[in-house]
Amino acid sequence: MHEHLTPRQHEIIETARRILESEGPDALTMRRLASEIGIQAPSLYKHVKDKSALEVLLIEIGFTEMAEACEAIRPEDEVDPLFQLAKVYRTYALAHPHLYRLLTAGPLPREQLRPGVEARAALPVVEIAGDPDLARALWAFAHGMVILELDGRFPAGADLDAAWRTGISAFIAGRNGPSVASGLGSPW
Amino acid sequence: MHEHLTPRQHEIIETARRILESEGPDALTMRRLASEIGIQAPSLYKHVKDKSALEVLLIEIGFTEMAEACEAIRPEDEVDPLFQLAKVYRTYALAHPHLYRLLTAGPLPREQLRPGVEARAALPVVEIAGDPDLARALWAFAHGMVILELDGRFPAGADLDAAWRTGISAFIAGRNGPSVASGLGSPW
DNA sequence: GTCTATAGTGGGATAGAC
DNA sequence: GTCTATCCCACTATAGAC
Repeated sequence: MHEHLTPRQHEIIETARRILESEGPDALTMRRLASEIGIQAPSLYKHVKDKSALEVLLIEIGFTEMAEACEAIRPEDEVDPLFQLAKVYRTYALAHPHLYRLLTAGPLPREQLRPGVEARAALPVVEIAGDPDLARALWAFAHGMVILELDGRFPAGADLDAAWRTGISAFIAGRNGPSVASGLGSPW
Repeated sequence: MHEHLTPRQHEIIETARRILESEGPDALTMRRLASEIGIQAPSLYKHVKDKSALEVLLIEIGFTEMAEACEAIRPEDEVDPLFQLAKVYRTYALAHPHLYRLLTAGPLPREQLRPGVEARAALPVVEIAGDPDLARALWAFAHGMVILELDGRFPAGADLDAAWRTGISAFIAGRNGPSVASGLGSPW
C-alpha cells in the first residue's frame, strides 16, 4: 500500500491517520499534523498538495484494509458466509470509527481515488449476495446498523447483536427464496 | 408546532430552515441568517440563546413532520404497510435531504429535545415491525438506503427501487416466519 | 430590539529567504 | 526541505451605546 511514497510522505500519512483515529476529523488540521511530526505547517505543502489529497490517501487506506479483512474470510461449517461478512464489517467499523466515517459519510471524491480501490471493497458483498439488488440492500442495512451504532442513535439497552441477527437472517431468507420481491404488493 | 415563539423567533427559525434546506448546513451561519432577515448577526442573540438552540428547534420540526407523514398512512389493499412506511420515509428524506441529515447524522442532543419528539417519530416503525429487533434492523436498512442515496454512493445506474423492494420483501418474510433468527448459524 | 465594535478562535494556504 | 511571516478566510459570541 502506497509504496511509491517518500519516507516523509509516509510519515505524514501515518501521523494523519493516528490523529484522525484517536481524536476525530476536527483534530486533523495541517498545523496539528505538522507539529506532531515536528515541522511547521507550511512545510507540509512540499510533500502533499493540500489537505484533500491527504484525505484521499486515508480513504484509500481504509478501503484497502476493509477489503483485505473481507477477503480473509474462510468458509465455516454451519455458518452462513453472510453472517461472517457482517461480523467482519461491523468489527472493522467499530474498531476504526473515524476512519469508517471518512470512508462512508458524505460525498466520495471518486475522481481522485486510484481506480479499483472502491470496487475492491465493494466486491465481497456483491459476490456473497449474488444479486446486485440484494447486495445494495445488504450494504445499506450493514451501513445503517454501523453508523447508527457509532452515532449512539439506538436506545441504551438495545440488543444490537439481535438486530444484526434478525436483519441478516431476513436477507438470507430473501436470497434463498425471493417471494414478494417481484414487486407485487409494493408501491414501487 | 412551536406556537409559544414570538413572531421574530418564528421568522428566525423559518428563515434558518429555508437556508438549511436550500443550501446546506455550511450556509447556515448566524451572519447569513441575520442578513437574510435584515438585521445584524449579534441581534439574533436577543431572540435565540445560541446556534445549537436553533438547531434543536430545526430537529424538532423535522422529527414532527416525519412523524406526521408516517401517521398519515392509511391501510391499502394488497400492499404491506411496511412498503408504505418505507415509501413515506424515503420520500420525506429525499425531499428534505439537509434536514434529514440534521435529524439523523452525528450525535443527537437528546437532553435539549422536548420530551416525546424523538419517540413519536420512532413509533410507527416499532408498531409496524412488531418486534424491537426487527424494528431496529428495518430502521437501519431504511436509513442506510436513504443516506447512501443522498451521498451518491450507489452506482449511477443502480435500480434503487429494486433494492428497496428486495430489502423490504426480505424483512416481511422475516417478520412472518423468522427461521434462522434464533441465532443458530450466526457468529453472534 | 437593534446597532457598532470587537474579542477570540480557528482554519487553509502562499511567498520568499535560507 | 525547512523556516518565518503573513494573508485570507470564516465563524460564534459579548459589551455597551442608542
